Amino acid sequence: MSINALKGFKDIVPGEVETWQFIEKTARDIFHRFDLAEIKVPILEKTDLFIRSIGDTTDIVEKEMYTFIDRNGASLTLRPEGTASVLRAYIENGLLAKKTVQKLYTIGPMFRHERPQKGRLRQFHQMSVEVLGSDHPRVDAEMMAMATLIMRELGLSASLEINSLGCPQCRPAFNKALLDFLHQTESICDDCRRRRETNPLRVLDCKSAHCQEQYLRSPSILDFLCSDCTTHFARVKEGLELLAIPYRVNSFMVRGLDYYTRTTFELVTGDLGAQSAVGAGGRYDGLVKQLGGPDVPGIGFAMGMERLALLLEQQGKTLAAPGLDLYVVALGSAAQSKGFALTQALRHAGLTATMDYQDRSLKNQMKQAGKAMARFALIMGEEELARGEAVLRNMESSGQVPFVLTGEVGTWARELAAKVI
RNA sequence: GUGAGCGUAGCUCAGCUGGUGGUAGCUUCGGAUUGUGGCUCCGAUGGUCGUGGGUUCGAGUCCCAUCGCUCACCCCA
Repeated sequence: MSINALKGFKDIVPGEVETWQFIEKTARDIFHRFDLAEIKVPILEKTDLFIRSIGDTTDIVEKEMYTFIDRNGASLTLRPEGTASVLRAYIENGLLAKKTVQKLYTIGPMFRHERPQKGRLRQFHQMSVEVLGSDHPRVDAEMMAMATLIMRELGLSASLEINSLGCPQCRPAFNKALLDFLHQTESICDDCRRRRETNPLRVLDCKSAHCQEQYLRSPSILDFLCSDCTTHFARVKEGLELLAIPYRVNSFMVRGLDYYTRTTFELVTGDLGAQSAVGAGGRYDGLVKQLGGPDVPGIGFAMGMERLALLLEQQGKTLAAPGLDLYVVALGSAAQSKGFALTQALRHAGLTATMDYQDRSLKNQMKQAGKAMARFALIMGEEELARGEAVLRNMESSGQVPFVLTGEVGTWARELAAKVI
């Protein structure tokens, strides 16, 4: 029996990886246009970091973390999300002292022990952005502008939904009003009854049409915001309007992590099966302090790479692997030896080049060259080699010209590079 | 954690109410008169029918178990 990958862990094979590279390249380019700096952080952290940041009653912490005890007896966890690690690194490296507003991005794998389904894996990948040190509403709008631009440059569409969850000053009053309402509303589904006790906010996110009808009369968080939060939310919306970014306020939108305050947002689409979010984020103003750092506000968002790749694939926007510049076709052992040296020299000269080592016939080497999508083939046969020549064939036009071999292979390679590029 | 569907070649799949695994398509490899790719034609490689039991004269097909995959619930990127 061969060994297979773990459930929910996927290989990204040639043919797929090109799409991933396209996504990553597009995103990195946009991140740099927004003056973000990349930060690379470990994927393994002390378990406490995630418990303290994500919240000990969230689903992620309660049942989805890859947690184990290492050889020293310490409890470690494969990160289920990126923010906690980046904030830990921000605090630990004293990045506040280097720049009062730090704009960071990171790209990498996350791990959650859930049952896999379409658009959801146990190891999945996110590109995430964290901006620490500013609570300006324009930063919030800028986050959404960035996420929207990434979608646009990938050629994808999704709608932006926004909400405000208030702050520790105004949220308790809403929670109470919501609980009161939910206890007065009787005809709600069993799931909602259960959620009402564990996470009342989440009840509003119920997918049952009947429940949604009831909740139309539920208290809205937006009516309970304190004046600072109200002003902040208004200015976020104003920012989006200044940037001409379409959005929809969804006061039922909640997030799965405890640390969010004020602005939250999601980029949603109907093309991902049961999953709807391609990207999501929000503000987390007390979190850095809560993790033992300075009292600086923060906001961030993440986009799911698998989900983006899935959307691109569904729209037929997959990318072909880049072809070769030149395929060296050599016949006979003398030519093969020269060809071997020439192929390496071509790479020194900056070309993408390869050759066949299986001693195939000319016809089959040409087939290989065609399959490799080579733009040119250099045919070195025994006859030509004896005359100090080879044949340079343009694989697209099928035109071919003699190529005179003078001097060393390094010289040939530079001359070929000049002709081919 | 719960539920449903599906496991036949590297991939996509035929295989009827049980009666010998398909000249199947794609891929891979080779060939179509001496040394020229793509198109076409020909040929070859490739399978313990997921695994283990059971029923039967006989199981890819029916039954049970098990493993795996997929989708959905929960939740989320």
